[in-house]
Amino acid sequence: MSATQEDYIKVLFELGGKSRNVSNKSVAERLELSPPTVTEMMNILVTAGYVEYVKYKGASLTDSGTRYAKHIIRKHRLWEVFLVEKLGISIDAVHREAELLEHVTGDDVADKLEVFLDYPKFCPHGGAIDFDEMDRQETELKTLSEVEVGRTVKISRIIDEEKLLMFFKTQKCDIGDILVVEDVDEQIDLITTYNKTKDQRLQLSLSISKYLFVETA
Amino acid sequence: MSATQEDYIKVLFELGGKSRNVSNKSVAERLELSPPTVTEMMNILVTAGYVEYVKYKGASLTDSGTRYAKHIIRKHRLWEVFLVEKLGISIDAVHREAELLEHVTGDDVADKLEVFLDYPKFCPHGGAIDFDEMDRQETELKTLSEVEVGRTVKISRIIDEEKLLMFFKTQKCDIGDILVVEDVDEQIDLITTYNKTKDQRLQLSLSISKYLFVETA
DNA sequence: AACATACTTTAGGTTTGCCAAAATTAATAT
DNA sequence: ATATTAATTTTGGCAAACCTAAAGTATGTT
Ligand SMILES: [Mn+2]
Ligand SMILES: [Mn+2]
Ligand SMILES: [Mn+2]
Ligand SMILES: [Mn+2]
Repeated sequence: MSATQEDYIKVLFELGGKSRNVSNKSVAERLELSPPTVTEMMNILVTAGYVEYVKYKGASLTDSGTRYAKHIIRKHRLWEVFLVEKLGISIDAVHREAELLEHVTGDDVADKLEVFLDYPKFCPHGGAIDFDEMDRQETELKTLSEVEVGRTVKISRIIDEEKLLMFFKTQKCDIGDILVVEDVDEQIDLITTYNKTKDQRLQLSLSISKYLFVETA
Repeated sequence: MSATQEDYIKVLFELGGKSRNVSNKSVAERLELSPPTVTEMMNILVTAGYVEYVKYKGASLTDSGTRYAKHIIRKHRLWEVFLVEKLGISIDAVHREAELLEHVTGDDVADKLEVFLDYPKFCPHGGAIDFDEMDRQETELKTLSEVEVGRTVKISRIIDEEKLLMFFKTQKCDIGDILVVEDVDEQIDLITTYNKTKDQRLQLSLSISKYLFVETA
């Protein structure tokens, strides 16, 4: 599989392709490609046995595809841990680097890297490295936007997209922080929370809060 | 520049393209490509400003091309040090991995990696990491095949090609070993040396000895 | 039931990096 | 000077990933 194809598989996984049917449009948006390009690639990935595709309905991952995606994601996250913890590169810069490293890392290197890093459980953005824990995160985590007013939650994971990471860097807000959801205003697209850990108010748009994964604290 | 193009530039450098004109055939052999493919790429690299090309005579690197090659080679060697020293991967396996990693390593990552590794001077095969030391090696090192009978030399560098590394692994023979050249027989393609460091006789074909770089001990 | 709209697919085309076969050139030997 | 040989270049073609424009489909609205 080419690096290109691995990125498609990964996006399918990240968009829930293990269970749902993922639309070509969403894949195209994520990878910044045109929809026809995605259609074409889906057919290739079907032939390769990683994807099931229903015309006009979208793609889902086969077991083989899901396993493959997890392997790449594991490598991605191991590199992120290395880059942050050993090289001291900032948390918002590592994603771009890992996005390339993940495709040129043999299984043996990944395994030895994991040992060297002393079996980290999560990447710097809170993503699980262990396969089972990946599954658990997918079922048990919800986005901050889905939390009812009044609930107290813990920030478990930030989707690592460049812009978001910059936002969370400027706002003082980290993985593990405890938030109380004080108000959700769909009209003005705003969610108001109180960050207990940092002892300060945190307001953010609902659209951004969709990329913040939390679990009941 | 694509990874492909970076590999061409690197091969030109390794084949002496800083000073000599390198033939398309030798590049084609090294990269396991057809000669027409190389001709084609040379024209592209001329346009990009990295190569000067004289039809039917071969390619040489411009200053810009030389600098570029050194940057890639530095990254390659830094990764090799990391893979051997930190992950414990064997010396004959790291080359293949570094061959890919070198193309996806930002300058910042390379710099931080160098700090993390505490400024190593050489890769596991004896290749210099510092630009000036690369130049020194190129001018001062000669191949074992060029040494006169009776001379005592130190193994400074092994060209990292898969097959050779395997050979030097089975023979007990490492960077830094002191060799005395006892006999050179061009007829039967054999060079006989005595490895002072390991206190044992070492015989190898002249063709292989062309890939062993030494300096007067 | 007909329409509008949003998404998907098809069709045709580009670029990069590769190839084999044939033609050309340079260098060497006679 | 001519012939042979080896390397190089030209030519024509292919596959992977991308694109735009146009045609087709599904779905919800009136
Ligand atoms: Mn990637
Ligand atoms: Mn991450
Ligand atoms: Mn390479
Ligand atoms: Mn090396």
